Parts: sequence; structure tokens; C-alpha cells
Amino acid sequence: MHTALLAKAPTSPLPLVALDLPRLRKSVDVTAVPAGTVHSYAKDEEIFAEGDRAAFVYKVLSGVVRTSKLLSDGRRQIDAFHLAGDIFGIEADDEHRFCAEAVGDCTIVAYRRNRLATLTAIDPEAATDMTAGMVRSLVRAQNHMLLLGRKSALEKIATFLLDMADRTSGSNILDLPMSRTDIADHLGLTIETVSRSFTQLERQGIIELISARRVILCNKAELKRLNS
Amino acid sequence: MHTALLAKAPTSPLPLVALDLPRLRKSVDVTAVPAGTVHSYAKDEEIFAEGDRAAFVYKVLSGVVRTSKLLSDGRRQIDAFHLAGDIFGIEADDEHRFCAEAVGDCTIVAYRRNRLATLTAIDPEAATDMTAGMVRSLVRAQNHMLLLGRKSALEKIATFLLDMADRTSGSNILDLPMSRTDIADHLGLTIETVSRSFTQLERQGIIELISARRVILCNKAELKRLNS
DNA sequence: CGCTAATTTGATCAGACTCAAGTGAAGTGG
DNA sequence: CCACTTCACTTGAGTCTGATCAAATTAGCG
Repeated sequence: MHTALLAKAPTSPLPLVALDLPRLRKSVDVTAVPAGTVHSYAKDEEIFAEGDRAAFVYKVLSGVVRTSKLLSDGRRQIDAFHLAGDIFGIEADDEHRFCAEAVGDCTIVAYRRNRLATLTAIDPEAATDMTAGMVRSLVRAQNHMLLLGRKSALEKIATFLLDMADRTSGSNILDLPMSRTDIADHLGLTIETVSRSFTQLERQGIIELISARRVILCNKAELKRLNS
Repeated sequence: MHTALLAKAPTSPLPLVALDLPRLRKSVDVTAVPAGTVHSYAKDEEIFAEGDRAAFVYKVLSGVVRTSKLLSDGRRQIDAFHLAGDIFGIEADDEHRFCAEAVGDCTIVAYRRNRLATLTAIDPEAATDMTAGMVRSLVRAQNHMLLLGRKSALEKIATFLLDMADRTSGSNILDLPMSRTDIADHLGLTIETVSRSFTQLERQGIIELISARRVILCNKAELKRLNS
């Protein structure tokens, strides 16, 4: 199962490593190898589609990006929400296997893959940082499989809230940047079930819904217990 | 597509870090990186547990290995079945986030690995191979999330059968090395639902069950259609 | 302020789960 | 070699969680 990328240069590192710009600047001539281009996207705008040629790797500067896959009849699975600093668009192949869209207005950096490949050869130490980013994705995906396959609706919501809180402020006031539809498609539920689960958690005094998108986590301990 | 279900058989082995011994020997103290050791495991024997120190990377020589996660109350999610030639146990952290067990009697090679960071610094090419392995796990996990979150029982079984057939002989006669329980825990179902789905596919003439663990795929086209 | 989209809530339905029993195959020991 | 045990799988009946369909409410935005 050689990827096209690896087939071209089987012994050179994946072009995923050069996203740590501060360090890059230390070891590589910046003018010779431009860092990447910044782009802005409006809410729901497509960054790349499933099947697109994967010429870039991306990093979120601000806002939130969702990556998702579709079945032929339109059912959707959002595999991850990417917050500021997160890397997405990594592919083993030269083709994107999921699509990426802006959850709200956002800015991202696009790094050309083949160019980064050269960079990586020059600065192998940067590999560590890139690997760290990818490992986060992998750990998240693995935990998410357990959630999708084995958790109840309430447990899914509890896990989701704790995770989002953890990834943003870490505080008890949580601003959700995405719609109920997005949450549902991320957790393998319907929007109605998501809504009902929120309501149920609120009735139990575990959370408080200031508005639909703003939640206070009143009882994190109980959320963690639900988390199994 | 590269879920655990859909991953192609490793016909073109990607050189993973510890597998490329000649190169490693060039840059790393040979005594510190000994060649892999072969181990045999009996059915259901544990290869490593969740939380164990991840000192090795493994490759299946014969038999099948399952990697899984557990919730506190015992619910289990099998993230992947690893067939001959597959690599498993790659962790960027120094701790296994999964447990690995022998599905049936099997033999594996264990390759001692250093911490990834150390490896990266010493041998960037080795780090590349490690990265490739992780990317494959990620892609596989992403496809499996779509299955777990959005497919029906019948679709899950169809996907599973096609993937297993693809990864083994590729022929229409398929020998399943794992129990119904394992299949259920991989697909986010119960054993009863797995069994009923098999029966339903058989009644529809899409498959034929020679025995519980031996299936003929009579109508792959229909299976693929179910696959969405 | 009014329109549209998002969210919540309600009623009903269905797919998958649970509990329970039955069948069959594999292995054990007499 | 055959009774016996055991384990894996299948099948059935009833239940329940979460989906679907439908409507009401709220929020956001021009």
C-alpha cells in the first residue's frame, strides 16, 4: 500500500514536518522556502473536497474547521473539529479522503506538501513537532471510535463537552462554535437527540444553557462520571 | 478506504522504523537496537495491555491480532484486526493506549524502539517510516468512524466482509478468524445483531454460510451497494 | 421589525438491544 | 468410539434507546 507520495521518495520524511515555523526559521533560509500562504474562509465555505488532490497540509490560525466524510445518500460523519493551532489535511495518499469546511469564519495557513518535503530533509528535527500534531489526531480518532461504537447519547454529549472545554479555555464556560447538526454528525446522533441530551443534562443540573451555543459546565465531576 | 475493515492487505510493506535494521545500524548503536524477536501467543493471550509501557513495535507474522479499548464497565471497542504483515503497537507516547490480544494462535515479531523523539533526532528517515505507519492508522480510523457513526447493522457487516475478503485472499470464499463477539465489538453491535445480519444476508442470497466462520460472498456487487 | 434558520419539544416508530431458549460443533474423558 | 460437557452461534420475544416525522419556539440577521 505505497502512497503515491512515498513511492516518489520512499526514504525521505513525509512532508508534514515543517509546520513549526519558529524552529524552521532557525535552521532554514526563510526567503528560499516561503512558509505557507494564509487564507480566509467564510462560514460553511469549502476548503477542500473529498477526492481533491492533496497538495497542501493546513493549520488553523483562527476559527474552527470540520473535516467530514459522506455516504452516497448524504449521511455525514464529522471526524474532527480543528481549533486554532490544529493541523489537518494530512493524507497518506495524494488524494483527500475527507472534505474540510469552515465551521465559522476562519483563517488557515496552507503549506505545499512537496516543498515541505525538501524542507524536512534540511531540518529533520522539525519532524518531532509535526509528529506530535499527527499523534493528537490519531489519539483523538481512536478515542472517538470508542465513543461512536460503544457510548450512549448522554455519554457522547458529556464526552464532547468535556473535550471541547479542555481544548479551548479549559474553564467552565464553554462557547460552542458549531451547530447542533455538526455536533450530531460528529457524535453519530441526530440533532433532536443532541438537543434532548443537552436539555436532560440541564434538568439534572449538570450543565446550564445560557444560549444554544453557550454552556456552563456546572458539574464537571458528574460529566466525567458519565464519560465512563 | 482504510478502516480496519477496508485496509488493503500489506502487499507492499512500508518500511517502518524498527524494521529497517540495516539503516538503523548505521546511525544508532547496534546493541541498543537489536533485531526483532519472534514470539508465539495462544488464542486470547495478551500481547500488551492498555497503559503498558510501549517499548516495542510489532509485526504480525501469522495469525490475527486485535487491538481494543475498554470502558470502565467492560464495554469494548476493537479498533482493528491486524493480519499477517500488519504493523501494530505504534505509539508516539511511551504508553500503549490500547490492549492487544491474539485472536487465534499467532506469531509476531517485536522490535524494540526508542522514544520517538530520540529516534527522530538520530535517524530522520526512521522517523519517516514511523510517521507513515501512523498516517495509515489515522486514515483507517477515519473510515471506521464513518462506519461506526453512520452505517446500519447490515451495512456494517457488508463493509466488514468486503474488507476482510480484500485483505486476505481476495477470493469469494472467506474464512473469518474471529468470533461473533469480536466482530460485534469491532462494528459497534451485539453478537445477536451480527448473527441476524449474517442470516439475513444469507436469506437474500448475497452470502452463503458454509459454517459459522466460513462465508462465501455470492454477490459482491450487492455487498458493495450496501456499502454505500 | 419581520423573516428565515436554528433549536427545542412532542408523538410515534423502528432498529438494535436485552433476555432467554434452543441448536450445533468441538473437545474431554470414560 | 461414544456419551457428556462446554462453548459458540442462532433464533425468538419483548423492550428500549434513539430515529423519524411534525410542530412550536427562539434566535439571528437584514
